[in-house]
Amino acid sequence: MARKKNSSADVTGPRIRAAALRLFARHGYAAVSMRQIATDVGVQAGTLYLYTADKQSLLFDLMHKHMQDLLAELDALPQAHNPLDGLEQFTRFHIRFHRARSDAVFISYMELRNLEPENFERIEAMRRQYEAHLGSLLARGKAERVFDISDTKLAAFAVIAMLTGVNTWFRESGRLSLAAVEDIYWHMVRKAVGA
Amino acid sequence: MARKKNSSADVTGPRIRAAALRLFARHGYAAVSMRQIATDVGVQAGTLYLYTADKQSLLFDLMHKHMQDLLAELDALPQAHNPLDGLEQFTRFHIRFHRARSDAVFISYMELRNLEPENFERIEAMRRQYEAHLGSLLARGKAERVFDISDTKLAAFAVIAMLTGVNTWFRESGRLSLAAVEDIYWHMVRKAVGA
DNA sequence: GTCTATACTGCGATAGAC
DNA sequence: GTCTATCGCAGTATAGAC
Repeated sequence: MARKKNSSADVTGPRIRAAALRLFARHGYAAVSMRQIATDVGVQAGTLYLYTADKQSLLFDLMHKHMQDLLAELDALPQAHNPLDGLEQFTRFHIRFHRARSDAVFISYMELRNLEPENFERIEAMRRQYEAHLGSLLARGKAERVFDISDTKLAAFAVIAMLTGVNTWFRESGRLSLAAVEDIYWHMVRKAVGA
Repeated sequence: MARKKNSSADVTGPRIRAAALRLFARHGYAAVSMRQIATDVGVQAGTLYLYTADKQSLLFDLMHKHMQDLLAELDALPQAHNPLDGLEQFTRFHIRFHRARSDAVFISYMELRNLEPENFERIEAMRRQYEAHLGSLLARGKAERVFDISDTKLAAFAVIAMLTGVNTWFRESGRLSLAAVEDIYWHMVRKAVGA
């Protein structure tokens, strides 16, 4: 008989990470206890330690996977034919990606200070890599005189901060669709870099 | 004899708030214990409760004073003659004010979720007031056709997010002075709103 | 006004039964 | 693979001496 397989072993790990992600985002890493995570998943506290070395590893793994996904999806974008198309693609990608993973984004920005130094450095390096991608895009456009930018690094910071800010106010039920928001922000970004 | 007055009673309260501000900003509200704050000030833990009802009040008082100062200094700015001047004034004010109080800014953005609902609502109302000030400035410029903005609210969010972002990377010892950063950001803001 | 001492609760993590 | 039970410690807050 095809008795339903007890596959809890295969899914408990992901369920733990999903619960931790949501709880860390909602209440903050320091405010969430291992017991709360366990209760949310439906196991006892001790069981968590079969899937993670300790609480710190749980946080680091969530942030590391988020940054890996971000860089992988950025790399997977089709090659743009010119800096202006590339910037539009980046703008829309950033808004969509960050919106779809608001919990992970929130954690990755807010809980940096709760990472041990070595873990912090690894995450920061990945973030710098993301910023550098936009930076080189802007530099190329500046060299080709399609962008009017005085400082490439600052322009990259400004664009990223502006786009990430969408997550602080956007609601699915709000006045504007995400597609409409993308359009409006793209026009602001485009003008900001003088294109 | 003019023996030095033991004025500890007058300064202990402010010293507690200063220590809490720095520690909350550095490690997060949930991660900081009352014992740590007391140690930092140089008193015993019990003494803190002579100056604050509880830990939550300490956090709320810090955030509330920050927002009060922000709105008061915004109100104290000289009247601008036109929307463009007003926007430049706002841009430079926002960067300077936020830079000078990076700890309070950090707390006021990051620890909102640790406020009890009633306290949260009071702080949020003050933030909306600040955003509304910029919003009406942008709306005036749009009506006078000196700004090219498709959505006033989104433009206000975008400008504030962009400017607040300076705090995440600016260092006194860095490549650029704060005055230079102000100039660069003002040019980006100006272009972004189509002025 | 500050101290010492402590009540009470909850924490992260581990040991060993099943 | 998950449970129960527990260790050792730290948390907020309070009581009462000085």
